[in-house]
Amino acid sequence: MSPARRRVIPEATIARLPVYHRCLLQMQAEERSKASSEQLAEMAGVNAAKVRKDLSYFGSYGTRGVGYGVDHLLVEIRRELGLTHDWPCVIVGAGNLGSALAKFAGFSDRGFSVVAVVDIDPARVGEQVGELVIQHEERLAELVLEHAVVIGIITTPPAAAQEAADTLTQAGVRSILNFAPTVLDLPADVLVRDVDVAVELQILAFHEERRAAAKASATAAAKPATAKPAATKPATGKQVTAKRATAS
Amino acid sequence: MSPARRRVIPEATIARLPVYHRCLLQMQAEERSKASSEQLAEMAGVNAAKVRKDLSYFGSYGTRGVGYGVDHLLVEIRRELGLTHDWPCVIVGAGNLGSALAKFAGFSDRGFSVVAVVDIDPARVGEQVGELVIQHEERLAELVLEHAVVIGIITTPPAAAQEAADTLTQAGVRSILNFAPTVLDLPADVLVRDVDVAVELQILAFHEERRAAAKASATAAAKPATAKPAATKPATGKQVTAKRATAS
DNA sequence: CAGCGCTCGTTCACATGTTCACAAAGTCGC
DNA sequence: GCGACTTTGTGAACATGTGAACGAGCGCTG
Repeated sequence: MSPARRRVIPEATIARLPVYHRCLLQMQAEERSKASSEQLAEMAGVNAAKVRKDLSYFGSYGTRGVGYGVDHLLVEIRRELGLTHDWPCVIVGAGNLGSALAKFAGFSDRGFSVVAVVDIDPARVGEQVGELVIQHEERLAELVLEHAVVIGIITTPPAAAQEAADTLTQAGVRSILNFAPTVLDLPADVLVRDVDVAVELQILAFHEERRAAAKASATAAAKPATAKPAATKPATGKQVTAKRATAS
Repeated sequence: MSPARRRVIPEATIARLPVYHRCLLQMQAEERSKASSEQLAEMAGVNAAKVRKDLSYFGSYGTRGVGYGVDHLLVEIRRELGLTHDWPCVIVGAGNLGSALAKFAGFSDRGFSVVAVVDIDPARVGEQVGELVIQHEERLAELVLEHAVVIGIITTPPAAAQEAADTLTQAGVRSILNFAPTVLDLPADVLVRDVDVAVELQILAFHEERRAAAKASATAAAKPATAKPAATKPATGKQVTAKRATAS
């Protein structure tokens, strides 16, 4: 209840907010007006207590005995996430990924609009990508200022990423989504989120590798009669419990 | 040193291994034979103690007073991550993102080879994407078995993702990289990693929103003479590099 | 309008992850 | 060889995040 408490919101909670938001949108589309923490939890693939705690950080408006009002909660979350206004973004690097993101319309409905795409290759300048025309990377700083860009999306090869990030930062951008497989070195007040597909694949590979090793050693150890078939714990982290196989 | 200890490796450590791997590759390219935890930490953007602890989970392959042998460490990490052999992947959904990933060669050098791309749209079947030809999604299960696919990459629209995941799972795939903005409901032994660009953008937006709010309230509170100009703490002082966050 | 059942919000114990600090263990110069 | 110096490996404090349990408040019903 203390207003001071609401100031500090855990990172983990923040990362879940967009998921709740998505679930609530779906509920709204299904014309459901109320949602219990239990229902929301199942849809979001998390624990119900976590949902309640997450929402309580914002002084949330649930009704005991009833649940949360879908519309109301949506408004609250949308405001917290700043989805009420527009977020101009710029994409640096018009390769496969950059182009795909530029064409993809899935963000615009949440207020993220790509206002420019730049590339360093002069041969690509002028090319049409979605509704935009590729511009030269020289103009990056200029474009940032012109469109009041807030979020920079880096999809260059790793070698070019740092320079792109520096240019963005100097032009005033403080939020960067980095797809390049490099660690960017930037001032402390710049928030970087890394998305690296290769890293994700390697994490999956690690677990596969472990699984194979566990199975192999289990088979090897299976010569005594008392083998432990289910003893190899899956070591899931955030994994959903497969409690319901709602195939129907 | 106890062998039992090495069994349990924290998720967070696993997620950093690929980053270390990447840094070591770069060091190797620069002909450096030794790396201290300090150097590795700086390059990877983390704490030196964390590097040492992470690496120690796999055994002590450093030399006190000297550091880690780059080549040796690379071999160890590569083995842990299972990068010594090939990981056949399949991409479900040949939209913008799916196509971009299929064309992108950045994974193949780490053992991840895309062996097939499928799409549900008959009009797209037969189309060339990179070195592959798009096949119909009907053949998905068949292709998984044929190529012994281990990792499934879902790049379909959200509505189609669950079905794709089910098909993959029934065909024996236990590792899924999901780009679709949906929570997949799968058996507990299937490991899913979600990559959602919209979520990442919303997280950035949240922090931007907070920043703006902090600045606004600081300005509002500046009407008394004793305004605190540097009181809006973006991050605590000694932090030099940008605040870093990797996707889940 | 009182009791009852439902569900939120909060508290507490536990698990996971990070950072510090330092002894152990090695190298290098002499 | 020996002592000084460097850097690892790890135990222990600290911070963050999770999950279970439960009291408090709300609506429904008789």
